[in-house]
Amino acid sequence: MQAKNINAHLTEISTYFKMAISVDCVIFGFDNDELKVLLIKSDLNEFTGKWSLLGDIVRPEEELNEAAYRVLKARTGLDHVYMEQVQTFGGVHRHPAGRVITVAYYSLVNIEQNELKKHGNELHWHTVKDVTDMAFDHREILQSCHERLKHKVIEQPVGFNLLPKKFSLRELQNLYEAILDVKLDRRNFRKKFLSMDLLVDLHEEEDDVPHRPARLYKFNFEKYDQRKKRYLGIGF
Amino acid sequence: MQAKNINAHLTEISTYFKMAISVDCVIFGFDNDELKVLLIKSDLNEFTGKWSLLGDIVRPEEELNEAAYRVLKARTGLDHVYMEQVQTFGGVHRHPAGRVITVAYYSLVNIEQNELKKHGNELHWHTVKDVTDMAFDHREILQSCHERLKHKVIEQPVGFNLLPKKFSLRELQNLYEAILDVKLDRRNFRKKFLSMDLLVDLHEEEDDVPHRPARLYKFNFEKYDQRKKRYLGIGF
DNA sequence: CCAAAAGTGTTGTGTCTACACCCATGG
DNA sequence: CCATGGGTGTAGACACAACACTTTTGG
Repeated sequence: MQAKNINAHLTEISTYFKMAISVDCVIFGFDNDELKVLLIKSDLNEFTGKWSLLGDIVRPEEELNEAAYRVLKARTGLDHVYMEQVQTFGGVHRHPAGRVITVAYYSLVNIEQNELKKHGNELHWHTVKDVTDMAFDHREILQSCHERLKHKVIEQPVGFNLLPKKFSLRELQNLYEAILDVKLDRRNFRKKFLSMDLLVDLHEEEDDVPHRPARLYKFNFEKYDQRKKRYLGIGF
Repeated sequence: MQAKNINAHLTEISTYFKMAISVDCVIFGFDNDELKVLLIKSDLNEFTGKWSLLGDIVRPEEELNEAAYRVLKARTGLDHVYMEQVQTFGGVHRHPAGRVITVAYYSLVNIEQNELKKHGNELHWHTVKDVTDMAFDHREILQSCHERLKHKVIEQPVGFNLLPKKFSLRELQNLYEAILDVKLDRRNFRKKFLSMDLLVDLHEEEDDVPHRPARLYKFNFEKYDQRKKRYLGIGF
């Protein structure tokens, strides 16, 4: 903005007091070989029975991502989680209470090490593929975040945030298949990841499985960070 | 947002009346083999002499992209231009007049067929690489949009919006080199684009050049749209 | 010994990179 | 005839896709 002095701005700003800003969090998890999203039952009358993303109004002295982290922490207790801003939705009538423009974030959490703070609210992990109708424009927001995640996950190693620290290659492949909604060739997948030389063989194995146990790995974030990013190519 | 009834929302919204939403447009052009951006001299006292993006407050009954198109049209007279939302910047003190959260868009225009509406304001095309200090957080916004454009241009044929309808392969290569800030091999570049079979040879040639004239092409958008998008690969 | 998933290589196909010379035009 | 950029092909390296059998464990 420019071409106005500050007083003109102040006048203009108070004219537009009917708007509010919110953040909405698409919290992704991975469980049972499926991509999940954490939703809550809406308790607006307009949307009774529908599921809603977790969100809140942005406070006056609060950064946008602070607001998103606050929402996330309030519901999951988690902090220091991977989070990325995706898109802002400003449909004039998207919120029945007035003009509420919302900034959408997605975050990636490990469901297993996660204690939900349910507060009596109905908070549930839903399989992303099965979510149909949602409150507000939240289905559009969810899809938009899922698309962004699909792109991100083939460009950077963010998917590991959805897995436990120790994981098998099978779990990793299932994760990619769930996010991208494709089937991948097992040998080629393993070859690709092992050849990147970023997985650390922990010399441990799965436990309590009714078949041959798989080796467990962890991702070497330090090594990845030190590498020069080569753009114009795919796969990290 | 959820877990509140509408009255609670209304109360909350009026509590936060000090916020305003703006849009800021990063208008890219291509001229003289350089990526350009359209900037205006800021006339806020805090930023005298600094350059600023084109932006404005979002009106109460206006969609975000409508606001962005309005700003664009007011300055360039152009409509029906490629435009994409990039990111929302909500730093608490990013605007001296108060809390102004801004949604950043970039758009791609053809400088040649473009008549600026200068209105006495100082409006100029700047070489992106040479822009240093700007008003507000506009340099960060510019960089963010440039990054997004870099990704976009290797995934989808948006770059053609910066060129005249008829262009030579050299111009196209210069465009990619300017946007990505890399040097590309001429023969490989030509091979790649010609093999996509999306450039239409117009059987015309450049004029008024002091050397052998190049063939002119146009991009076949119809053919591109009809093709199935194959993901997980680069280059359209 | 049976079921279930882990682990493992090769071959063909296509894509990317590197690289040097002749051609057409204007001046 | 000179300067300037236009136009062209090939060979090696690399990445990706397709594909089947043996191994290990628990029950």
